[in-house]
Amino acid sequence: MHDKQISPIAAAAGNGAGAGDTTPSLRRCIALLRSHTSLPHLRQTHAHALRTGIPLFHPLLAKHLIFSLISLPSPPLSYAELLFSLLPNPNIFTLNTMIRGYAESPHPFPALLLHRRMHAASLPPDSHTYPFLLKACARLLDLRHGESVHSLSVKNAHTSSVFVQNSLLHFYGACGLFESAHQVFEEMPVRNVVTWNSVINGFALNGRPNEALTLFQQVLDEENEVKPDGFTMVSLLTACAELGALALGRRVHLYIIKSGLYQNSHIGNALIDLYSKSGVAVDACKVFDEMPDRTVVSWTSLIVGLAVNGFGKEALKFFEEMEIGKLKPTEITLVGVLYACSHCGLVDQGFRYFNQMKDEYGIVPRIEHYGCMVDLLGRAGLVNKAHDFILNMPLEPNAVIWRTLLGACAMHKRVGLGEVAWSRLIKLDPGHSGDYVLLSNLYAGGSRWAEVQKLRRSMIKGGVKKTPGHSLLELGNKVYDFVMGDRSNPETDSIYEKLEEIAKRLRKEGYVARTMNVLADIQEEEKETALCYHSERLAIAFGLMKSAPGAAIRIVKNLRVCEDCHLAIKLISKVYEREIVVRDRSRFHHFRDGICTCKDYW
DNA sequence: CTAGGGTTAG
Repeated sequence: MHDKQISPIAAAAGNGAGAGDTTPSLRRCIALLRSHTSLPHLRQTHAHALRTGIPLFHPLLAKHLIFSLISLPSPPLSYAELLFSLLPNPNIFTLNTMIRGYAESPHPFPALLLHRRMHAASLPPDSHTYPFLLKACARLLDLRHGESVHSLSVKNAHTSSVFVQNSLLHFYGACGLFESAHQVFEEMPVRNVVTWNSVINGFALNGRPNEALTLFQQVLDEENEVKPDGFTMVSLLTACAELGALALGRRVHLYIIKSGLYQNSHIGNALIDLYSKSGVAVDACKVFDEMPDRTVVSWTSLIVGLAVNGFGKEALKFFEEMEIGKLKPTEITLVGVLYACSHCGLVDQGFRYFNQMKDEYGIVPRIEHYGCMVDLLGRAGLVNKAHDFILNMPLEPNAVIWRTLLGACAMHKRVGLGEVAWSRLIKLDPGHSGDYVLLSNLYAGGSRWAEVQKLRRSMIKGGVKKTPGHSLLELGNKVYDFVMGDRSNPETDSIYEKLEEIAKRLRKEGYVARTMNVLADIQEEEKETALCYHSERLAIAFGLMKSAPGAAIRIVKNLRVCEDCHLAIKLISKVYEREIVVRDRSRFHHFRDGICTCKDYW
């Protein structure tokens, strides 16, 4: 049987390839296959064929196997089920290997199908199966399936394996259930470094860096063999970056240097990201310069980091340097490059990069790249061109694309086109509160109050809730969270007094609140108050109260800064002689002496 | 055959 390698697909196509070398045993198998009408019989025949030396996917055999399979009363339709059916003796080893393959592949879903098939075939998983299954569940964020795997492992008494426990930790962390993760953690008798990393990462991913850092302290304190490694550091840095917790991040950086982990390129990349996301591009560059092994990710992180901080030109310079170094950019690098162009108004240059993506770098533009181009045109005020660009895209425009256009319309007060984008958005992503806010601002900018009211009513009717804005401020070792109207901070009264004082000083500078963007469900005189209490104002007031004179104030906000706050913060930076850095949903604003690095273009 | 890490348009 010295067959040339012929793909199973060719075999399934049934063109008779390889038919010339039929042997008696193969002919017998095929005859058997045709006479059987149940899965076990098919498997037996397949096993018999393999025993006589016929390859697993011999074209003729595969063709008849598949034919017999799809002729069964209830044919297995998914690829995983087909494979499962084809296995002559599906034992737990082969199955685990297959589940692992799927769990690590770009499409992990068949791993779960195989699990169902195992269950149906009464083949119980062993202690090796759960980590693979949980990995697939974590990657698919399939909470229900993961929980059922958990209870199954309990039922089968397989939870004593530290591998299973660590996988459970990772799964719960990835799905955002850090309470469940923590519970598993608490019940573990033996913990290794992976255990600690999984639970730390679980907190870090869920915006709880304080808990992550407390656990880190615990690992250091506990008199055991567990030593934090590179994975631990990346988790901690990611947590700090997420919240812009610069001081905490710097402490982790010190530990990294002390423990000799600084040569790890993953850590270097995480540090670049931390400093970029904390608004200190200089330090990001410094880390980059000192890195012994720079990968594409390092370059990409720096390019994106510089771009969001308003250093578009510098970002592009690094990209050119990367090209000279013959390092091949990834699609994410190009997102960064286009992003840099759009935030600096470099329309022509952006188009040059976009047009040569495929020929020059071998990267086929994805929807993200098209999104950047819509943003590039829209920001520059070429709103009609942006619309034409969308209509001529080879990809189906998604909600983000239309949202970008709506944002550009709101920025440039183009009601008609904004309504076109809106009509797509309510079909593609109904109930997205940010879209209501954008359209409302667009109407309000044109003083179309009747439409604003109408929109407001449909928002209430549809149960669409505005995402509450909140701002984070790091002071000392703590990250404070401010929400509009929230009075849970024990110093609320003095914060509001401070706001009064700020308002007085700003008015002396000639500041008049721009109330038009406030959703019009409140009275005119209340609008100004509402603006004053936007979460970033509370955070800034608190920062002014609590930090040393002249110290920079860093804020991270979950939404975009409104026009009014942007103006007010510019003035605050001048009047109080403070550098104020605000990380927005979309970029950085560095306020100093009454101006912002975004040049009012954001 | 078993577990964990970095960059992604608004």
